[in-house]
Amino acid sequence: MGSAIFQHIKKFIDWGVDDQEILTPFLQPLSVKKKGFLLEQGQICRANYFVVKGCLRLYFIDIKGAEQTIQFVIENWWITDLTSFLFQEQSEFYIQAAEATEVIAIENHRYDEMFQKLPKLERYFRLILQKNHQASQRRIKFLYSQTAEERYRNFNHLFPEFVQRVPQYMLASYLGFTPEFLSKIRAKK
Amino acid sequence: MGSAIFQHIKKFIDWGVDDQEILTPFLQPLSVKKKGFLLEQGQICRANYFVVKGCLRLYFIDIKGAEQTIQFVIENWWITDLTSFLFQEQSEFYIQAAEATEVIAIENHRYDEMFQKLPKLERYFRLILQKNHQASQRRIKFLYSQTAEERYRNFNHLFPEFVQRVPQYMLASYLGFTPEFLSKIRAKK
DNA sequence: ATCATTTCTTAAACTACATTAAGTTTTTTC
DNA sequence: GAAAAAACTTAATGTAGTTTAAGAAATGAT
Repeated sequence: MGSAIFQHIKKFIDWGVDDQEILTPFLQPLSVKKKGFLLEQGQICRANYFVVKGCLRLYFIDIKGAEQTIQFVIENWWITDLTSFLFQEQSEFYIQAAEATEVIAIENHRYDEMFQKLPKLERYFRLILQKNHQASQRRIKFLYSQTAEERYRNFNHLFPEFVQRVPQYMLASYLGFTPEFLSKIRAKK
Repeated sequence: MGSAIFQHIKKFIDWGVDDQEILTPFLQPLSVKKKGFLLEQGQICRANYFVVKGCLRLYFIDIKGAEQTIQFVIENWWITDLTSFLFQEQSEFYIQAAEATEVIAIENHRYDEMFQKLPKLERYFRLILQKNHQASQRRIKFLYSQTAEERYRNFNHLFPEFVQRVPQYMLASYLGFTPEFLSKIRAKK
């Protein structure tokens, strides 16, 4: 159980079998069906989720009722609504499976305890959060840098396999425009 | 020296005088004049910066030659171009003082060593990065949620003092529109 | 296999915001 | 404190992307 996560941890910190034994009881494997939810608006985010297999997205519903995708995650990435998770406040977000997905959950009520028992995870999560922060800086720059059409072509060029994995309307909302406009762009060439 | 930073660390982790003595040699206080740069495009980002007093912004220059502000930081926040800082690659960003600013720098070539000598800082920086990640999630949601005018009114309502601290053209680029449009909004009411 | 649902496309009318360019006000510098 | 530079305003014109609405295609359920 949890071998994917251990493999991942090993890439970042010194990690042995004894550590594994301590961590295991904190890990809870879960399956989510395509379109299933790990979190819905108004709920309190219970866990931090590690994707073993599949694809999740974090989105919210804007004033006009449209879904806006903040983030996609695939294998070996973590996802949560940090504010809701850490402070156990009602979330404004949904976390939904874009395809059938297996995750490992670490629940809030044992999060602090986990760090107490395994302080070396402080370093692992610092490094993970650094990667997240890099991704956010890149993403914000990306959103500001180009026109909608350029963003689509650029993204399509960088991640052609990923574009095939998710419905176009999700991609459109991630790239910051409407599905109709995406159709228009695609028709052009 | 560095008392502001020690005060800040104490809010997050258990911290004593002995720790302070170990950390001090890694800290380098710097002053930056208004409009001065801690980082320019094409350079390698040397340090992670903690703002003691003042205000910095992270921006880049887009294809059309316009400045786009990614992030503002004020007292008690950290800022760096993480990708350039960690991997010592050329940066695509500028870090500029929006007003006369005092910072404490921790340089890249001693960053790993610092964590070795003071492993408890892993936790401090994990918590800081969590806050950053929360801020990024909020920011991306904010950019998607509202029209340009709503974003301005909202931001102005939430941070009225801050709006006074920076030139309008910086604020406009942070909020994702042109200075001309900001003038138009302000004239309206 | 068939029906229902979800996703994608097309096209016309519309609008929020950008661009350009000139003038005004504020801030900085010596 | 005068001159230069930087920041802000105004207004006309332009356009990238939205909205609406209806039909076509793909996917899923039984």
